[in-house]
Amino acid sequence: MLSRTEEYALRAAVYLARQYGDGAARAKDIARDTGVPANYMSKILHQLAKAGVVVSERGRTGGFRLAAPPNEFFLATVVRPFEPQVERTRCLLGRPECSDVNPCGAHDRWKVIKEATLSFLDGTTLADVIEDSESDAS
Amino acid sequence: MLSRTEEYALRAAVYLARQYGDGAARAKDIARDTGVPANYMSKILHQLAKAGVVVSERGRTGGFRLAAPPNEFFLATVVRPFEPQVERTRCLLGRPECSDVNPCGAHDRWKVIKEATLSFLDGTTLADVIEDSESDAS
DNA sequence: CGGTTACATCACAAACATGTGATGTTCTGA
DNA sequence: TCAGAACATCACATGTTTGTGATGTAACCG
Repeated sequence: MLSRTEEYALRAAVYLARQYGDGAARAKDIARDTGVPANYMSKILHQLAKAGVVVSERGRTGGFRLAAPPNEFFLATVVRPFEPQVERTRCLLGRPECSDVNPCGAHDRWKVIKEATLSFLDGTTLADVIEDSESDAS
Repeated sequence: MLSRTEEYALRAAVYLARQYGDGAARAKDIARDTGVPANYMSKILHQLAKAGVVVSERGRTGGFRLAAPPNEFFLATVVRPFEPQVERTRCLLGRPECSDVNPCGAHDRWKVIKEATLSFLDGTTLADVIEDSESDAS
């Protein structure tokens, strides 16, 4: 459902959300702890920095930190920079036009899934995700 | 959400469901009418034949036809032969274990989407899709 | 029976996603 | 100030998906 790269970005963001306020984390450590190839994670973190989700600091005490508190970032914000360019609005059955007023035979059923996905990404913050997992670990 | 190839398979199956009982359709025509490259569609149809969704007939009057009435095929059956091998059960946050009893922070919210998708694919037949679109065109 | 029409199959190419390795650049702190 | 540690960047390798072209093979029909 999400590409590998999108997943990796999410893992990194959740990782940084978990240790928000605890200083910067090194790319190498994030990569190790999330099970992502180190150099690949570097590139992902760099893109997240360009997108304003994280900030990077160079030098001996450098690393990455979340650019704002976890409750200010929706998952959509984290994932969007890595989405492929294909239009999410393409008709499943290949019709040139397919909308609520002029739907293909699968439109309504398919729409349920698209909307569930959007509501997950646009309605969930990093804080939601780490709270859930922490209430869980207690 | 679905790969391109899975979509193409669905388009072909829906196309053949629409003209079920009207004889075989040629691969070239299916490709043209669904907007899929002809040779690529050929391979997809061949795999659908191997999966038992369609039957092929060679020779001058040959082509493809659905192997049974449209109401006997769920979309899952059409799409499954083309699904990538990646495990659908992988944890979104990369945890080694992630289940209902030991969930990651995103598990429950993510599960909603996975189940909506499964219920769409496993609960919708080709007949459902073409009926919808025909009641619509009337 | 032979040619045409269709599917079947093989070989390959382009595009993209994913991953690896090496090198440059900036900052910190002794 | 300078060496080391960290991010930044470049170049490239690999694998998969998607797409193209050519050729083989079976069936129909005149």
